[in-house]
Amino acid sequence: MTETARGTSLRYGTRPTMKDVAARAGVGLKTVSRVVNGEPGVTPDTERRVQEAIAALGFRRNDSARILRKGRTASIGLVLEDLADPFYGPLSRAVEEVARSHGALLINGSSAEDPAREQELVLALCARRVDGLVVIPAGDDHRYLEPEIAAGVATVFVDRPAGRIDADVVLSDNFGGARDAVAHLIAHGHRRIGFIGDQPRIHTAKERLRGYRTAMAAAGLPVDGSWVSLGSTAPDRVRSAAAEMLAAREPVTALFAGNNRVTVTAVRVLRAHHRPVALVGFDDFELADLVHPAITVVAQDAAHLGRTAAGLLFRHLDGAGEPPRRLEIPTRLIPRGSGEIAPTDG
Amino acid sequence: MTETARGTSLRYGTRPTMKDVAARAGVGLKTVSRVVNGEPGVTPDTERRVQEAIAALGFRRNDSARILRKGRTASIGLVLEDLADPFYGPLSRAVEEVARSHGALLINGSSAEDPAREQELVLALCARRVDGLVVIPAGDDHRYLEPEIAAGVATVFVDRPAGRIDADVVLSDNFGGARDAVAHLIAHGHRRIGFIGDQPRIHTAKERLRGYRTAMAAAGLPVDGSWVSLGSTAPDRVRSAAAEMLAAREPVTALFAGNNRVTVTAVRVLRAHHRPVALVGFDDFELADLVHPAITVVAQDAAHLGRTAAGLLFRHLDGAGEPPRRLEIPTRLIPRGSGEIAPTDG
DNA sequence: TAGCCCCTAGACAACGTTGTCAAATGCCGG
DNA sequence: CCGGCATTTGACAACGTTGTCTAGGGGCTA
Repeated sequence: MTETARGTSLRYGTRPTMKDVAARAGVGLKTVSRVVNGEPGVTPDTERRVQEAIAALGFRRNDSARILRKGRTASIGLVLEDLADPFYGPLSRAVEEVARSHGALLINGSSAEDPAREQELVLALCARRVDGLVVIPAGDDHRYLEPEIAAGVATVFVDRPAGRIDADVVLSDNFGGARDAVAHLIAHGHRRIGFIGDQPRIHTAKERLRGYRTAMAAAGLPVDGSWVSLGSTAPDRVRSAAAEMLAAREPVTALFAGNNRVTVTAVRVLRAHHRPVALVGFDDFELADLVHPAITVVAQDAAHLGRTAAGLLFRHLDGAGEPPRRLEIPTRLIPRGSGEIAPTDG
Repeated sequence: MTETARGTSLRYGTRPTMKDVAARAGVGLKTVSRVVNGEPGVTPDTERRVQEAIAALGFRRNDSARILRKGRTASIGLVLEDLADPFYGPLSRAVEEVARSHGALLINGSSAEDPAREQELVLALCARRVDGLVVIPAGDDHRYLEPEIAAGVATVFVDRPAGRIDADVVLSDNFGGARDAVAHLIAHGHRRIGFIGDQPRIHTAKERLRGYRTAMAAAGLPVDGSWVSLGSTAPDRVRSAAAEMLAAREPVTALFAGNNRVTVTAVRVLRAHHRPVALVGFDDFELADLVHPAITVVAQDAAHLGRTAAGLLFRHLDGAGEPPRRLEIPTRLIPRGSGEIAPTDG
């Protein structure tokens, strides 16, 4: 009773195929396919024989071949800045949940804020023929995606709009959130308010700055050039920017931090400062209420962003031929203490 | 000058193939393949014509077909508990970096601590023919992976060992870290120390408990049954467990928290408590030093775990036929204040 | 019992790429 | 001017799956 090596036992590095299963079960190739895919038209007895062969050989369908044949991959890609950033974890998770509920797998990659790497990743995902893409853009020119979108790759941008192409985008209300935050500080009596934000080429940074200026203007307050500092969110840069604003002859009495990394550094700086300074941060973070004083923030709902974007994506994949849309997710001001500190004039 | 629809312009949902490129460039199929893959043996003039056709058609190689033909997918899978957990973000990112440096893509999924979902995800990844897997196991029986491993899917477990199969695993020194944490509390005078940990079926929870017991025993201290509470890390459960230990007739004077979620809840509970209680947590978290008192922790290096695991994976993929190994990454006690509070006896 | 239909099952082509091999071309030396 | 060699190029099969189409067998009706 000798048998060929293939089709009877597992040889390291060689995987059984439907052909092997068919040979072992004594049926045709297509019958195995039917059983594997739960298609009708197979008698219980045949099905049992096939199932046994599958189990015995440890067969697993090769999805590459399936994808090649069917054209759909049941997978979507997510390109974001940095998975290690606490803002993106929940977003990614939310996208994954939606994908899962549609039977799709999520492939993701980090662009590290590098436009070239973003493009490289996106195109690698397209080469894998993902059905759709959720992109948190690092670059500001996405024309390289035109052939992909034309070829039917559903694409949704999140957190920042696409550059130079017309595509779906899901954003937080950065402008409104920032305006509310600064208005909140003004309502508590502040007149000299500093803003430390991210690099101005980033859309969210620009919008938040616009919100800051709008709130100040609405209250009839002037904005001194030294109160605004945009740039890297590296702790050193933020630290010196904050120090400068606080050491001026007429120092700011409140700070509005442009994102969670800035907020955290600002907390450290203010802790060491001799006079209480109010602080409102954009982005919530897990322990904001444990710090003393607890940090008042403008919270954006990362999971909501992700869910919305993925939802939009699958609506496209399910055939809705809607034109590109721009959705805005509202933000929420959460007063916790640090934003309600009264101005202390020197 | 009419041309066929395919091969001249983009029709929605139809992607050009090498055949189309070849037709447009007036060359053979294989020549296109050579150009796309940068293989030698193509004259500059031919190459230019092919490149032009590629650009004109917006051609992108179909990696599904390539994978089917070549057998290798240049992608690895990562299955973890929850991407939204701050511990896993950096781990995932580290794995991705290593994958990237080897030219591989990372596909990941969250198991949500559900063994069935873990298996489902892992097998889906195997069906995609990932070259390797990094798994943070939720279940405790991984025999379902045997055919895959036999078929050559390199597999490395992280954070917790595999169940019932022999496979590579990269762990933190949970036992040693916990022992050190508790010894630290004992050194500061504590004799009644509570331990609140994760569900006992989880390997890390067991190891940390073992470390706790070992440190207590080494100091000749008894352990009252009411001082140990294992179970869900949901805030409610942790809150009531802590409350019970603190309300006893002889209350604990220090708490050792079994992971970051427990620590955070413990901080909230202790903040509301009338008497200072020392606290050491397993897992560092970003703002541990901003809380007052700053939280003393046993830090595990998630990125280091990820890098090590991925490194091991690629060593296997690059052909090293080493037997399964078990690597332990040391932990580090970081005293910040909360763990140095002296016992206050009631 | 013939005729029909339904149900199960398998043969075959196709998906888009790459490896193999052979043909065609051009160049060299004799 | 011819044989031989190197270089460029293309025809063809194969990867493992699924869609289509057809064959065969069994049961039903007339």
